[in-house]
Amino acid sequence: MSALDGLEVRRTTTAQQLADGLSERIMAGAFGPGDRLRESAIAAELGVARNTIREAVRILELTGLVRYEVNRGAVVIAPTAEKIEALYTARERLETAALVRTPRPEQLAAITEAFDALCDAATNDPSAIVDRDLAFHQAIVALLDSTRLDEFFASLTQELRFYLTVLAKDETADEVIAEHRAILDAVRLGDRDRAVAEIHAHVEVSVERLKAVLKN
Amino acid sequence: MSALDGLEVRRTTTAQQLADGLSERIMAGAFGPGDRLRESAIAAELGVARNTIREAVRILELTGLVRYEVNRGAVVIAPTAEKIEALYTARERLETAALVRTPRPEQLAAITEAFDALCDAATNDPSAIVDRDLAFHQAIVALLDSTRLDEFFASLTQELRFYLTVLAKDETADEVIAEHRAILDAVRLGDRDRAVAEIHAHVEVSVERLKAVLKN
DNA sequence: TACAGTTGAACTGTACTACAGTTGGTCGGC
DNA sequence: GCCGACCAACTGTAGTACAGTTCAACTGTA
Repeated sequence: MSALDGLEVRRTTTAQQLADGLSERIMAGAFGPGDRLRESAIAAELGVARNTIREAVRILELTGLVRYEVNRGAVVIAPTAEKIEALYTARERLETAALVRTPRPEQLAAITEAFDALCDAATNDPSAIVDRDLAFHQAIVALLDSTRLDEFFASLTQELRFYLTVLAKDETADEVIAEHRAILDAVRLGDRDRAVAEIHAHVEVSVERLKAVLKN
Repeated sequence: MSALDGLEVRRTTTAQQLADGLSERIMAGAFGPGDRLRESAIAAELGVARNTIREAVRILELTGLVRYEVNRGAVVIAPTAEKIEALYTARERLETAALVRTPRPEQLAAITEAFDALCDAATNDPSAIVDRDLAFHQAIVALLDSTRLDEFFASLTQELRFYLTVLAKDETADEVIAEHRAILDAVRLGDRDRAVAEIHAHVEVSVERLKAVLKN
């Protein structure tokens, strides 16, 4: 702790801030899936130059929330059955790989804590359920002890979180809790096969639920 | 096969082409690790506007070859012991996860083929050894049946390939072949534990070799 | 000689303008 | 109702300008 803690001159660029802001707005639903991000409009509204917006959007592209189409500019990603399946498949492989490892005590504690937070949200703050849900799985992936995989999983998570919010999945909290408790229990008991099976089931159910919502 | 096959008007932007070109040049050693990509210089040399170069470099950032530093612009990534370890750890986790799965016949064939290509390169085209080496591992990761993980692994591979070329690792081809044959044999025999152990050893050795080179 | 402070050139970040080419819709003709 | 021409909006790219930052060379001082 230095005497200069907290004193930090802005160590970021306008484009970066714009990217963060746009990301928030998109996640909040200001732009729907498939929407185009019109440069001039955004630039005018936010009072910055168009090329700055372009940079911001390129930065956004890093996080996977938008992609570029030639002569159409930036487009917000849109969920499809294939994309959702691919997403969950990757998740399932990573979590499966994580669950066959023996957790260190603090890792087990982190997972347990994540689960408790999820339970808490279920009763006290339903809007946070999705976040806590994803955080629980992030804690599982952390068992792999790989920062690169943690980051990758986080990017999958970000994408998924977007899909979940736009699809307004309204799963009953009870189900969610039950599924996650089953995973947690298996992990705590050291029953790897069951943990893996539970994750598999959890993914399967989730994908089906989402695909059902997709079809409206 | 349509009569119009191959007829495709340029479905790409200048910035994209520049990104590809720059990527090639960097991989070829035109820019070393830690080098800054000076926008005006590149723009002048290639006869394009500076903002176009900026866009190209932002696209490059997607592939992980460069990263941006505030007020210093784009900088070519540089290997450090930590980064190399993180890279190989992620690789090891992914390949381990892949090797506990039961390969389908065509997957096994693909891995075998990759190995044969590696052997061929060892005698006929030493410059291709690194590529074939990485392709072999990509074939292993393909066992996971996840396009998202395939893509992620490919990005790790790209990064690693760069480090390998700049570090000019001159491993003897014999060693490489031997290590990979050990992995292949274990896979073919369905001996998962041994396959995983071989991958682990392979990664361990590789990291140590690279770290040794890093220290000059 | 070593070191701190100053200075200036080079470069990035951002804004603004301009224009050719593309896209997507609208409108009139059939 | 379908087709093609036309038009408005927008992207991709070029070019210019300038404030703020970085970095290395230079200068003065102990």
